[in-house]
Amino acid sequence: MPKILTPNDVLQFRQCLCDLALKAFAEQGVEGVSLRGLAAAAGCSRTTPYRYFKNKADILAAVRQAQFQRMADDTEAVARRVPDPDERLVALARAYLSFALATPDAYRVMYSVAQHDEQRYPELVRQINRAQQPMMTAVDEAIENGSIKGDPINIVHVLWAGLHGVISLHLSDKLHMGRNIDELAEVMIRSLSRAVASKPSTQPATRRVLEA
Amino acid sequence: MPKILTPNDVLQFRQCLCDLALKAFAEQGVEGVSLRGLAAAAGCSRTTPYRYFKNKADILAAVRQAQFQRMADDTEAVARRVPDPDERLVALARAYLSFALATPDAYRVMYSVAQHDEQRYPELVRQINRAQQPMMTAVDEAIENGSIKGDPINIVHVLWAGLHGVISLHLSDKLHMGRNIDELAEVMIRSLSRAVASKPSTQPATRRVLEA
DNA sequence: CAGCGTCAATTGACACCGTCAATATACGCG
DNA sequence: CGCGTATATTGACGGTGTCAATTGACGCTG
Repeated sequence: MPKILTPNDVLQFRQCLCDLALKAFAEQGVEGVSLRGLAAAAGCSRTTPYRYFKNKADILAAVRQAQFQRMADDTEAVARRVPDPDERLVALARAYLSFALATPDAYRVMYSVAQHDEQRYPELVRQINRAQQPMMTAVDEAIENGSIKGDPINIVHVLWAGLHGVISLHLSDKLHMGRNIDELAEVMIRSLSRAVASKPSTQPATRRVLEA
Repeated sequence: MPKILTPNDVLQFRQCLCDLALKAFAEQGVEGVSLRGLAAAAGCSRTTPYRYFKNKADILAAVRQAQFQRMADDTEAVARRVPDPDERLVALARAYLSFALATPDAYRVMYSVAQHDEQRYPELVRQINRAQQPMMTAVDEAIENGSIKGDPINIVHVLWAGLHGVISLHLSDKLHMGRNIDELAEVMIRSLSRAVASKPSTQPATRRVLEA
């Protein structure tokens, strides 16, 4: 234990605690993540985490921020990779779904942990906004493109809500099991894409999917 | 305190505790509902609730069940009131939204309280199923009607997920404030209705709404 | 090199919490 | 009246978040 903590040490221990917290959350839910448990898992004493986080809510916020940051990195990478706005919109939607299905506990801690004073964590809200920025600009460009039409914020919200609804119900086992979540999400994506399209799509995709 | 509790007494006290629990949840979130607190609010001793509920999870399940039951009553009433399947579908969607906006804390306790062993409360799952049954039969009838086309379960899930997504994001303040949630939900409803329609709707509603 | 100051870590303590066992209480019935 | 039983209360245990007080270790200064 060096006397003075380098900023690197601080970040390292914070991230260690965040990782342990996410693991505990994944295994036992939000009730199962306790400061004392984290401290024990980290091999330190009970109150040592208080040097690195103000309180428990602070840790949860850090965990959620890290996951939103990871999602933002993902979506920005997709945005960089796909130049065409229309294709990019669908690619972003699929990436969103992939993120949730690949790391469901991350998605859960991001969206289903009630953090009433979320606004008091500016870095967290920054990452939240960053995560949805690529979709925002894709919609803007697609509107400029003339391929979709309407209020951009409304469109982003509807697309986002549609995806979130499918994922959220799926992750809380509200959809009758045995159902293919990918198919459902695909139906949602195509339905909403079609709804915001300014011209009828070249192929009658929606009807085909719904008949499947 | 009579020696023998009539079933009426039991139900009455159970409901009293459930009401207090919902109030505590509304005011302080799920962390703020404690058996000891409920007992104090009810004017009894700490362990008296254990005569009426097995444990804390049992109380939460009862609260959620009561709210799902209320929602089921609402949707069944709507279903009874609107005979035409197409109109009924839209009416059910609007009723779902109204329920969530009128009693947001009820909606929160129903959907955002993680109850991993939900299946172990058969009466709870019964009410959950009952709440979505009217939409299910409306879709079935609309398909028989020929007005919509596709796999009924897929359609119900997509409609439900779309509504849930809008409401869920709204209730957790993820949508940029100042936005009109009703308008957003209306966009979602029309977009999805249009997507599952077997024929183009008579009026170009979608485009008009999105331009607003 | 000694000692001091300061930062880091630990321990103690308090007020909660869920839950069970043991106890007390009050009522109906014989 | 008194007994039995259904009901309510109290006690107790382990756990939690959080703060205050204490201990510990290291770098700098004399």
